[in-house]
Amino acid sequence: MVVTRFAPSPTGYLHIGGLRTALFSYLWARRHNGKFLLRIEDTDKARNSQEAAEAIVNAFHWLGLEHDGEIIYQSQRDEIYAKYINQLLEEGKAYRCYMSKEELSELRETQSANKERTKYDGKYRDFKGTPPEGVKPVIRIKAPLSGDIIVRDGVKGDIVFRAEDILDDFVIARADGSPTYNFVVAVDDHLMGVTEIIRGDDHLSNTPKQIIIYEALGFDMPNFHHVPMIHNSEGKKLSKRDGATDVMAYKEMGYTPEALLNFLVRLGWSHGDQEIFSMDEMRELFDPKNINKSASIYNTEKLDWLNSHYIKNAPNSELAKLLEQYGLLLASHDKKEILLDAIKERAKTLKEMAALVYEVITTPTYYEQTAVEKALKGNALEILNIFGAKVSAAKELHLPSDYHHLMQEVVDEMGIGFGKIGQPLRVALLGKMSGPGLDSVMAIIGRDETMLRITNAIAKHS
RNA sequence: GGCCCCGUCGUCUAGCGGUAAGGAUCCAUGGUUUUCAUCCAUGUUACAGGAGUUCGAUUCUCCUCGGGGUCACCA
Repeated sequence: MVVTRFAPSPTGYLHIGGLRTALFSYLWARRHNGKFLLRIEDTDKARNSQEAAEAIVNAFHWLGLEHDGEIIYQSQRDEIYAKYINQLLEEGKAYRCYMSKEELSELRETQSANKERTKYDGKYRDFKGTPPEGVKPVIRIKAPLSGDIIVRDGVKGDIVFRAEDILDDFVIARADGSPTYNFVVAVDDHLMGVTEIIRGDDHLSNTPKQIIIYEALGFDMPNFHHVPMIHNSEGKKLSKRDGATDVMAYKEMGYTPEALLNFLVRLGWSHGDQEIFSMDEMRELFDPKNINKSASIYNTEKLDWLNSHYIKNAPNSELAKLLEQYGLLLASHDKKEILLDAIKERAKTLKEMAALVYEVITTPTYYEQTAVEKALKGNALEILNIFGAKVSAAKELHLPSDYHHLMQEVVDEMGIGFGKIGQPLRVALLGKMSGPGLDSVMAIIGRDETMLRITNAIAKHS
């Protein structure tokens, strides 16, 4: 059974980097019919954990990701951690250290003055005497003083750390008794049955410490996969200052879950030359062994392309539903098929799409100056008049082709090019020089509204 | 600074000793379109540098340079 987990600390929302590792973990679990668990790492700041969990679950829900089982909150597991701390104490694998904070920082100052690595000197490692008065002890683990710790990483390969380079007897429980991060991570991952740890490679240097804890407690080692960071355009770790890092902001900007997930799965991972992945394909094909070793820069050009791709290929019924968040209730619109077909190919985001819909269905009150100057000159108003007469006289007007025939008639009868009628008509109908096909626009708004817009334009520009 | 990771077009990436170094995006040009967008063509741009190993290195090794991460009684 493959068990993965996503273990964010409660920052209040789900960000892009977290989402990517969550996605990888989710996909790998689903591929193996395993479990994808969620744990909130709130040992220190319990205050926002509930909201944070909700924000994450909300974002998961929007994206169609589901975690399995109950959410684990580290803040509620003190007794469990205490039990394992005591076990290590009893087995002599951990000990109480009475070094005061002052003494410790003095030690570090001397060490760095001597250009030595700053580390705890093991003063209380084998202490047998009477503890000093007035110092509440921390608990330190007896870490190996020499030898190698090898992290077998599924992405980076075997990484060798020398104990004397990186280790000391690090603290596993603070003076107030609360356990520290590396300790609870190891304990929880084991207790939750996690077999594959997929996380950012900023955790790589924590891994040896966690391995020490696994070994001290006699736990089976999971498989590690450290995925490279996502960098901003400056090449630094992506952070909140880099704009839209809140996943839900992408919903507001009009991105679809498919596009965002597809974008993220291809950031640092690949399957040959394939660019488009449905959710099913991702679940079928994702494998952490194909994760890139190097960091990737966050650049949303491709996200825009993917988003327009998914919009273009979405069924209209689904688009109508998605546009509801912008206050557009298209479900009952009798011309919604023509409308959505006409605009889905010209929008990068749902938000843009909504704006385009408004542009079509709203009677223009404003005409762009340059458009008026370019298109409503010469006999343009006369042409509009002739076309308007045909519209109002026509028997059946429903389809775009019905309107197209009328335009064709004017063109033929007057011996003019299509542009001679198209441009003025476009300005009359939309107030600007660009937009969807005119025959579609007229079919969508219908005969009366078409007439209204034509007469408005003529009246205003005569 | 110590330790660790990384280094192919601007960006995302394919490559796994022999390739004209491929795809995607972006950008540019042309075509289609009454317009814009879409779409379709075409084009510009990359193996950080230097030593080895080898008949042959983008691929293996070492060094240099560059970038990043991490060094808490934070997570």
